[in-house]
Amino acid sequence: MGILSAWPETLSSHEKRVVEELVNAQELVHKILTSFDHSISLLTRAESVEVSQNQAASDYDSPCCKKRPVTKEKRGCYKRRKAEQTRTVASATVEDGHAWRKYGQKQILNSEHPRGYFRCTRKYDQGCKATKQVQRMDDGSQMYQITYIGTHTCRPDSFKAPQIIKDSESWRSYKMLTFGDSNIPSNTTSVKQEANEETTETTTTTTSGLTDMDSVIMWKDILGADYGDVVSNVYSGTEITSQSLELDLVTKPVEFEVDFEFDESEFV
DNA sequence: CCGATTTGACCTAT
DNA sequence: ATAGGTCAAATCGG
Repeated sequence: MGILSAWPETLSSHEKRVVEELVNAQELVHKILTSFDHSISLLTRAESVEVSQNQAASDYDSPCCKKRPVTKEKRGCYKRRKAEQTRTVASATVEDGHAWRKYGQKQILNSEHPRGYFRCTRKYDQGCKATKQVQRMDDGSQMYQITYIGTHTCRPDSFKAPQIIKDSESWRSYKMLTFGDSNIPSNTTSVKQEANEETTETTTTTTSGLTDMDSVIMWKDILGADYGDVVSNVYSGTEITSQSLELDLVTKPVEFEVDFEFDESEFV
């Protein structure tokens, strides 16, 4: 791709090797992302069947309190849902790129941790019906069980990954899976973080729009323990290690990002 | 000042 | 009766 096509004659052999390794890394990432997308598209297909079935039997959109006047407005008025339009994920982070506003918290029977209730911040200005429930898991794993109810009808407008990555299922699921060690102490704090991401273009960004943190964490996590097998397979016969690769990439984030673009049409 | 969070009350489903 | 989902007043914080 870009790096190879612009191969300068003046590069030292060491520099050439660095570039080669970067290209190899790029191919690795491509494979990983492709694998992610295929897996997720399979899951999504199965899920969408369930959702449509649920929607058919759902009266979720009807006003709450069917035994009461439609004109609301009694406190706590709601209709308890079953499984319609819900999906539950276990995640190390509550971060998902959407802005949520907490509207309640409950202590749940036989659960160590309270459950937080969140609605989309666009509920009123865009009529977005998405809500989610977040509860720390009781297994001491620092993981959160997050139940998403309904789908976002608002348009997300501030997630600052570059468009080609931003729109990728791989990127979304990657964010979901890997930003876990931010050590979020409570859902109160985390909501605030989500709001910040939504309304401000906070942390320092590189030319591609990825944060520096994004670049570092991405490579560290992708090439780390979780993908150790992939790395060892792809790089068998070379001296490269995930750690050295990470260092190279951290010191040269821009070079990497310029060539990180890939044709998403291959993923359809 | 205004939007977000906290928290107890309120309400429904089971 | 009670567990759990939602509301909204009080409070917080930028």
